[in-house]
Amino acid sequence: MPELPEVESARVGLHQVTKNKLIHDIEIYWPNLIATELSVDEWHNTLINQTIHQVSRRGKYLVFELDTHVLVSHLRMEGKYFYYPSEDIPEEKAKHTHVIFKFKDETELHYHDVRKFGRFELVQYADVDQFFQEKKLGPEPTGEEFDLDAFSVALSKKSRVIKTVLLSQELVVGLGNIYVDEVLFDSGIYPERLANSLTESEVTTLRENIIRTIEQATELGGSTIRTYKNTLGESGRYQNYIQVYGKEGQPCPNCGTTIEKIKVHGRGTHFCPFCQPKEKD
DNA sequence: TTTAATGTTCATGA
DNA sequence: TTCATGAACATTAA
Repeated sequence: MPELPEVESARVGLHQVTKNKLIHDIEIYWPNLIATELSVDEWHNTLINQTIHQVSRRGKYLVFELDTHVLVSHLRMEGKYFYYPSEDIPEEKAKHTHVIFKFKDETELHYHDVRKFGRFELVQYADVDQFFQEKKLGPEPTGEEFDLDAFSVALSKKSRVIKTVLLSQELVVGLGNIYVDEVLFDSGIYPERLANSLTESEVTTLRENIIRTIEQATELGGSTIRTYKNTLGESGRYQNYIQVYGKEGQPCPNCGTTIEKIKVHGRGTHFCPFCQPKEKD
């Protein structure tokens, strides 16, 4: 379920439901999800008897703040969490539930991931900043943190196509394949334009559209496309506002031209050939 | 049977 | 160094 609005929606639910919970036990059914220098046993033993004080987020990474460490969870393509009160725990775990957190109050948090691409890491508090620096994460897509001049300068140094740059999380975090197509459409920018070819006014518009789109989608609980549901089993509502993603063959909402689909950076890419011209005149 | 899917990371070669 | 491409991870569904 993974772009920033969906991760943020998950975070809110997780925070509500796991705050102040003491981890009593963890069942791990697919150890490859645990990406750490620690052995899976050490990872497990470190977490036991720690309390979740807060669930925060950096980019698309969920951060469970424990006593001595933070548990970092990335959902990648299909990861999701389901919370069960003690009276409502399923008799048999779902087929794709790969990690179960059992809390002292007998409630449970199940990590579910059809493709098993998600990852858990464990970081000491002192190393958290360095951990995220190594991931090369850009600023959060908010008006306060996402600086226009810095964005503009960084783009001018990139000779890669703009969609690839935005997906890299290096200049700004949070965009994935859906929202990047939406934001480029809103900005009238062809996805294969080189980043350093954007004009000042295009960069300004692009930044504003990134901030606005992520904010609106977050307020609506993200988008439910394919399978996404948040921790409380709720669907997002932003999919009703999507303009080009998955709309190939349909008319552009602005001009009626047929939306096309191409491949960029190995990802399906949707755009309007009229509103997002390859060459500017 | 083949392909593509809301992501990240690594290897290879230009 | 930078960038493009492809692969890997793994499963499902069209």
